[in-house]
Amino acid sequence: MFEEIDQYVRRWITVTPADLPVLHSLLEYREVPKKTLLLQEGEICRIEAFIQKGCIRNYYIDEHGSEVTLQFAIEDWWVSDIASFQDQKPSRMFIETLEDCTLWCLNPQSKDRLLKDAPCFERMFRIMVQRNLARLQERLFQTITTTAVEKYLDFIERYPTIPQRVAQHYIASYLGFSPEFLSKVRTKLRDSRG
Amino acid sequence: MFEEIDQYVRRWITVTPADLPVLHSLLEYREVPKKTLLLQEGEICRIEAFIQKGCIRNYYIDEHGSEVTLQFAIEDWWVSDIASFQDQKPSRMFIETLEDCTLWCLNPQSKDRLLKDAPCFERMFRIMVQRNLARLQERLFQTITTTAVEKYLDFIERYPTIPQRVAQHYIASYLGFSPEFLSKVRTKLRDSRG
DNA sequence: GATGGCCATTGAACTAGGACAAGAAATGGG
DNA sequence: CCCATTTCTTGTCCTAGTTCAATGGCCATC
Repeated sequence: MFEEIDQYVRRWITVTPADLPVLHSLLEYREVPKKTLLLQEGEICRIEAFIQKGCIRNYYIDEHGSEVTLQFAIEDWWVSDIASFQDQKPSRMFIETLEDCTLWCLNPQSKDRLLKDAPCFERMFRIMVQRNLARLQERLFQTITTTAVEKYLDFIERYPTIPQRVAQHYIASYLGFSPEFLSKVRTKLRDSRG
Repeated sequence: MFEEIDQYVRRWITVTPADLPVLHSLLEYREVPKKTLLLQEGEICRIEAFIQKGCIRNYYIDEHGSEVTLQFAIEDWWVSDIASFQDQKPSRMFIETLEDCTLWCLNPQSKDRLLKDAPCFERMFRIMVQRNLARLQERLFQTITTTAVEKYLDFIERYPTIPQRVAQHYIASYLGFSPEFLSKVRTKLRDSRG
């Protein structure tokens, strides 16, 4: 039941026997059907969730109504709008399940409790956020400097399982270009490779 | 001497009387002249520095030799390559002083010591990184969705003091376009406003 | 007061990617 | 199994931003 999340925890920090039960007692199990919004723009984020099964994306919508996918999250990832969650202020993001999901959820109260009762998790969350930040720094750099072809090739190399799980236009919105253009990029690659 | 950093700490966490002296004893004071590289690509980052005075940027260089500025940091900000620092692995970044600086520095050992002896700082660093992450998420979204004019206007509104302190082509490299184009954007704005 | 090196500006020609439109292919719910 | 809807493809035209090159301003230094 808790194998996946326990393994995740142990990957980042060393825990005493007392710590994991504290976590387990605070996690709330949820099953969520696909196409469900876990968070909408304007709402305050009350969820920080570990994905046991399924696929989720979070995205923004700009003033012209087009979407930018910030992240795809699958098994063994956490999803949240961390800024909205931490400060309990309105979010700019949407979080949507792309498949039926099973989640382990924290809310602001239970996360608070967790960090009080098992402070070692403070370190885990710090390291998680640091990795996230480092990844996003790289991605910003890549977004600015590379071409569409390079971005796409890097994406399928880095996240080889995602294209099989999500619709192509979501990938376009992650990469920052139009669905039509992604399609053209793909035919170009197909033609040049055979 | 420690006023600025103490105030910074108190903005994010509540400390006991014992905590700040621990921090003070571990910080190393450094004066660094302008145009100094604190970190170069390929090196392992050994510094996490609080800027007491001065201006610093960190940037990447892509395979064609052009620079992308990830961040300008001024008084009351921290600079580091957090991924390289945490894992002691080679960095992809450059960190360069743009003005003469006075810094309070941690290295991997002293930061470790700090987090052991005054664990409340674990929380401070987590919250710092979270804010950084949230800001970068916004920026990625903006980079993808907005025009050069919008990016520039947002920049000067958000960081009004930076344009007076750094050369214009650094700002272009932050915004993700060529120096020539930034110049054109500025004349366009100038003409349309008077 | 001259000189050299950076920096910003301007212009012209070019290109990556977008917007729009129309059709084809897949998917899924009844 | 069929129809409706979503998703993907292809083509044409268009624009935001790039690259390259030339010019001139602004220092710092001797």
